[in-house]
Amino acid sequence: MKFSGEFNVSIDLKGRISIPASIRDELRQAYRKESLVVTRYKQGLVAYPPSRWEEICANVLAMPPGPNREANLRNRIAPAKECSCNAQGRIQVPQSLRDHAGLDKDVVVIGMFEKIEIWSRQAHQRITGESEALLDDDAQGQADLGF
Amino acid sequence: MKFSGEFNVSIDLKGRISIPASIRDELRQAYRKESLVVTRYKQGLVAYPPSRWEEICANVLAMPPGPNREANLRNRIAPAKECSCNAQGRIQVPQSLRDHAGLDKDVVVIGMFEKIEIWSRQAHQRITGESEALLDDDAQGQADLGF
DNA sequence: TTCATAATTGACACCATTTGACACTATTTG
DNA sequence: CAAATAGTGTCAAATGGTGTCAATTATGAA
Repeated sequence: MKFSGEFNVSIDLKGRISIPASIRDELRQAYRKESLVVTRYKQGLVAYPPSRWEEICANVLAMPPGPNREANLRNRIAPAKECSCNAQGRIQVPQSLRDHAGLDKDVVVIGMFEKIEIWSRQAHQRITGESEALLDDDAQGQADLGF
Repeated sequence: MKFSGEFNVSIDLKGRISIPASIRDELRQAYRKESLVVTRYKQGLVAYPPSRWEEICANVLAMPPGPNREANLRNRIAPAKECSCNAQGRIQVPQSLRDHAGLDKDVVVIGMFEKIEIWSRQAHQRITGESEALLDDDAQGQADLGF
């Protein structure tokens, strides 16, 4: 099984994010480690199991020098931090990442198969709104998919 | 382990930049010296452990005479200054370098494996904004990397 | 539905790190 | 030389992070 589900969770007063039990179960069973590598992604954050992150890291480091490699290093690889779940199932995310995503109290955690996304409630509403508009404008595509 | 992480730090009223404890730990453990050679880099600054800087220096000095060697000497080697961390973990960066990077109060320090980048908050936002656009426009490339 | 159990959240004490401040010294400038 | 500016050392306050406990909320079984 892969990560799935959308969860409204909260951040405690020291910046720790609760990770839903179902996601922690998946981490433990499929990846043997209750920890996540968290990094920037658009106006929010993404998180990967550490073993998966290693692969991504290796792929980026193997890229030929150039602006694309630079961009991945600066925006994704460098800011990444491995965060372990504590006894309450919370992870401490670095302040610079919380600032980037505008996280303060109400947070949305989304299981997206191979990865996990983390958004502020506001940013989440904004992006789901935009995504919805995209789908509305493509009725044919939606029908083709079977929706 | 290599340098990593993105940190929002501040400059004191005499121009000293706080270096995050995790970066100082890495300097101490892997390089045996809590000091950094800082120099110009694009619209910001880069810093290397002194031992690493020696190697770079030697490489540049070994270049055949020509505009490229001149440029490296003028823009990178010459302005470089070794800065040691003081008791509070701050480094004093020369004024000419601070001016070059437009550093005044809010600064971003980024661990980038072998090197450390230092940007003003504004310059950093500009750079990451541009980089993010580059990544967004190449969804296929990002997917191929495993993101 | 009701109870038992698990999950999530809020809170606090403690420790580490970062920051602002100030006095003092050195260096530069007129 | 004297004044202004820049840099150094140090202290103490403020902020941020960790571990832990307990209250609250959600979930599932009888």
